Amino acid sequence: MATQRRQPRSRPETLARRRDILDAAVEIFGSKGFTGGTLQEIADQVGMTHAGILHHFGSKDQLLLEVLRHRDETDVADLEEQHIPDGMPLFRHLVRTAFVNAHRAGIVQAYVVLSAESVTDDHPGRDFFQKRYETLRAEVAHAFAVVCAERGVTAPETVAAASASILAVMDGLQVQWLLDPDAVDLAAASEFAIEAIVGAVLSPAPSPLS
Amino acid sequence: MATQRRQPRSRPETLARRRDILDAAVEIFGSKGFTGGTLQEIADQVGMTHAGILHHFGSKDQLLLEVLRHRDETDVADLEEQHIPDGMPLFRHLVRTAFVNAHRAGIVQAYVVLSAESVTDDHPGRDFFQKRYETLRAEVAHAFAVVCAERGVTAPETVAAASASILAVMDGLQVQWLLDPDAVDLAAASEFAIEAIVGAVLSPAPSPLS
DNA sequence: GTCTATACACCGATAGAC
DNA sequence: GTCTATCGGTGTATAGAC
Repeated sequence: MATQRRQPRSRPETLARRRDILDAAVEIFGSKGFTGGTLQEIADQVGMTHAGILHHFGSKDQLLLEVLRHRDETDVADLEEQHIPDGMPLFRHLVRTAFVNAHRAGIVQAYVVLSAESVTDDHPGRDFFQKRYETLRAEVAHAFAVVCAERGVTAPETVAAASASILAVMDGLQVQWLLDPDAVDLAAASEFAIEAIVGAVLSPAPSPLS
Repeated sequence: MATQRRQPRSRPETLARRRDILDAAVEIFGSKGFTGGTLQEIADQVGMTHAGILHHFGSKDQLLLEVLRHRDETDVADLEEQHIPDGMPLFRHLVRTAFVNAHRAGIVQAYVVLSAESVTDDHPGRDFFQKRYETLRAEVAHAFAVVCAERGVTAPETVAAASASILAVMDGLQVQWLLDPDAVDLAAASEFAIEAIVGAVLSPAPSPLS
């Protein structure tokens, strides 16, 4: 269901060309957004005309969808194909991801710009990001369930809020970090927030706000 | 320094017209983004031609800057002009804001789209958002300092990370909520995360990840 | 202060040569 | 598979009438 058509792609040389285009598109869409980036800019970067891009991908919308799918495959390859961490290792993996991201501003920016842009009306990437977050929330929630089971406690009803919050804080910190890298320590802040949220689920404290 | 020119604005009728345009621009930029939204759409909504908009604001970039400034004044009026909450009341105010936002999807979407779009190259709103986050982080950090002083403890070095994280989790939850309002409870999750982070600063627990 | 008209540039997409 | 040429549409901004 995830990979519908794969073999009808012909020559291996063509596949390499497509990958070049996808890499260029990530860079352009990341620095200008999907609406702001143009096929002309992507074509220039890969040494083609914009007509060549359309020959390979049909339309600008379709190119975006393949960019998002490509990023997911490449980025999650070491996670999906090896094996998905679960339980406490998943939270450690998320922290490690934040540390890695602190050295990949380009990739982070593409993700931040495109995910936020996707909430606009009729954005071609909307469905992708909605499903992506749904999947990620479920994975984090499952990790919480595993950890709670290990400790012999039933998972509290705060798991749903905590799962969304962990993804949210990682995304939100990326925005602040991209705007002002010197003012925000992406890795340290992500680690602190994730530990705080995980801790709040495992040992609920009385609300400090009341 | 914040309000450079204010009196050279002539008739009161003109000022009302400008406000109409600003309101329309918030809606269009919110639903289509700054790059995607057009002066034509804004003009249609307010019953003018796009030339009329440019007469009032000079350029599209300038219009965006005045939209952001206008939103800040309107939204923070009840907070800035009355008095800025500090200490624990500030955190309660942030939670209350999340509850209010859950009924203002349009405003939230404009903020989410424009803030993320502002990290793109040469975006006219970049400086605004960079300074905005800088100010907000300082206000939250000050509230932490006040609360710590009230309890007779010196503010820990986790305050910087916690301040950025609180703003980040609120922003990130808005994205997930806009993409899938039924799957994410914006108010409840924001409250949970803020309490978790505040709690982690006030009573540091050993890292659950180690 | 708002309009019409227009200048000027650019975009995405298609058609057809090579 | 890539190019040139082009179409149709749209964008911001300016000039000048009213």
